[in-house]
Amino acid sequence: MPELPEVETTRRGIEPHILDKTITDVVVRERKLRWPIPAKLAERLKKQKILSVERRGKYLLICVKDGTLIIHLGMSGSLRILPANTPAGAHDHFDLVIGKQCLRLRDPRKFGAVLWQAGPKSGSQSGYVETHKLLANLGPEPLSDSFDTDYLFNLSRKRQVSIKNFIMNSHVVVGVGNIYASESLFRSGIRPTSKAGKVSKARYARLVDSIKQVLAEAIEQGGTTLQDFSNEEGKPGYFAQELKVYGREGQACYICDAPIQKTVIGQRSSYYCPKCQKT
DNA sequence: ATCGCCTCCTGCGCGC
DNA sequence: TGCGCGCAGGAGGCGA
Repeated sequence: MPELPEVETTRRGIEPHILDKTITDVVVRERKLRWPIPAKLAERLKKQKILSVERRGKYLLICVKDGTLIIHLGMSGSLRILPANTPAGAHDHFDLVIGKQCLRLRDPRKFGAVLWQAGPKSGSQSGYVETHKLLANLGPEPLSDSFDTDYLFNLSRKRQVSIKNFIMNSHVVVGVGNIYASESLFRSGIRPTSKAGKVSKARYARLVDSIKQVLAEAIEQGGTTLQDFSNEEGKPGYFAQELKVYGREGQACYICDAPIQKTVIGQRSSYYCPKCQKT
């Protein structure tokens, strides 16, 4: 389910419920996710106070004194705040119990992950957790100043991959998933199949702007559903975003009326307007 | 280094 | 209604 805006919406939704609270119990119902949930996780976390709730790319980072709980939602994961005695459903794999409440991970496809990185939290950023193998080589945050035209353009030279695959590569920039890749390429008028190394600097400037805009808008709209976050049915506002091309095959382009086309790039569906995105 | 393909798993919608 | 099929928002790992 989640792309970066959904993960950020989740982070903002859970933070006020768990920040500065003490973990009273850890429940693991299904250890076998993308990687096994570490056996000693419960003893690492019990009685620990939650010092911060952060995000790096699509990873959620829950920091305690001696380390960080790393959660990835995969394609179908969601987190909710519930009364601790709420009966668990079929795909409720993991709970962080905090007194009378719990933070519950549901993930039907089990592509998500719950991991642990030992080491003290250092500074206001994620600090030590960045040494984790999965986090060590990630690209910049798309909404940060370090993600700019020069960075993306320079990195793209001589790259043969399609520009869509390029911006979806988390070593290039984190958090641009399949939907927002199509959307940002549409907004910047770039055909998703173009080779990354052949796209001009002027177009990269528009692309960087589009990525920032699309993600920022989605986060803003996700915020509108935050009040429902702790309800049983509450979920981040994924569909609140107005998608201009994604899933619109055959329908008229909002700009020029040409039918939106679908193609497959790297085994993922990609949507574009053949007139607005010529190269 | 870079690239493309494969994989994990379940649910859902569609066509017959 | 029921069934089989294809597809789904991620992304690390592998072999070439």
